Amino acid sequence: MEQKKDNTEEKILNAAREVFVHKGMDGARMQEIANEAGINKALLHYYFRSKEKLFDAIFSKVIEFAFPGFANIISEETDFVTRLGKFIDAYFEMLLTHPFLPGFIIKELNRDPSGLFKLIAKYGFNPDFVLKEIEQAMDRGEIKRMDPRHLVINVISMCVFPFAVRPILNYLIFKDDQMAMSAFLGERPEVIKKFVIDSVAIKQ
Amino acid sequence: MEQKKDNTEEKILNAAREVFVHKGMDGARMQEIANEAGINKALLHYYFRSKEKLFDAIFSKVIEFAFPGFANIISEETDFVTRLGKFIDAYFEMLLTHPFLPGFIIKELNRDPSGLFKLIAKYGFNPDFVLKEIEQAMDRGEIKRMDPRHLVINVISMCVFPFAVRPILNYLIFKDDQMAMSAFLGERPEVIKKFVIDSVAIKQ
DNA sequence: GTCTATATCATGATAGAC
DNA sequence: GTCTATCATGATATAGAC
Repeated sequence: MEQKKDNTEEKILNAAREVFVHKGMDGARMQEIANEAGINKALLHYYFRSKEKLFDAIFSKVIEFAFPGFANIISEETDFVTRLGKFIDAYFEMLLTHPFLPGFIIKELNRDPSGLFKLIAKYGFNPDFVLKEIEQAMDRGEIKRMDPRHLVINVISMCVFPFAVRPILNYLIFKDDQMAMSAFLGERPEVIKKFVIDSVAIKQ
Repeated sequence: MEQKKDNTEEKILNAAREVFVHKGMDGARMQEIANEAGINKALLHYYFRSKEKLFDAIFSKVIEFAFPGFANIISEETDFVTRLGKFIDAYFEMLLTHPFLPGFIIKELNRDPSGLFKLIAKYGFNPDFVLKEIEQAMDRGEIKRMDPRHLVINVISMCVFPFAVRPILNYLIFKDDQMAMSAFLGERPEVIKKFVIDSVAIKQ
């Protein structure tokens, strides 16, 4: 029974994640989640009392996954450029295996940001130490001086944005050639690293 | 009567744009649009036969507005860096006056991209000439050689992404200080220009 | 053109048998 | 725990009076 329950709950969570990530809270239907999980609607409400509770369960898992411990890379004891490169690589690995997360998070963020705020508060995530690390690298003369907030946002933007507008890129640039787009996205980590480093490097 | 009709249709379109942009197709309610326009639901259906038709009318106007003639800036007869700067300035002016468009477009793009594809086809928009212009600038030695597709996406990403994740920035970095965030976004055009130029400039 | 009233339908949620 | 059947609500859409 325990076994059965865990199994069903897992099936529901997987199905719900699939549907919610692609359709969003507003667009998702409990019927579709039930179908995807191979059960009926009533059982959904038995495990999770309401659509909102089910959504919250999924959303927190997704956020936990997408706002990850990459931050610890920033704290490593190497030069800043090395840490930046490792961060971009790690972030891209996540994005390439979960390309729909950016669109989903942006959608829900603009619908109702309160859920995300609660999670940020709960996990105590704070970007200040990242900004501190960047400033220290500037103090040490490893990179050019600039507002570290802009630097962080520039890097995250170049990593995440292409995934958020994937369908446009697919249509407008790659004419529905999935292989071409995958190859393009796969080479972006190196491109971004070079682009950023060329910009912030101290010229000799 | 003509006057009356135009006036009402305009009120509907304004109300619908407001509601659709903030809530999206799935989240918007015809009742809310009617309230916002100061009329009743039945009149909405008199002017636009269905919610979908009303949405399409709004969506095409928004796309027409957000995928604008900035492209002609790229064709001007000046050096590439100047044109790039003018493009970023023009694009940011649009974004600052319509900060919710990126979130809206990303949401609808991931819900159903077919509408956007039809519009792109209808207006015959094609990014190839932009890529050509960039390649010519590289041939002339104005900027470093790199894949022009990556360069375009880098620039657009850094411009648009912060608006798409506005609520996070607001909460995580600016602690709900709207003035601070506005000031930050206002200085981004210059920051991005410098960031890009420092990266692609030919070193002497 | 604009309104009130209503039809129609889809969806989230519950009741109750097994 | 899982199912079938059903409720209750809210949404789009239409009918028809003015």
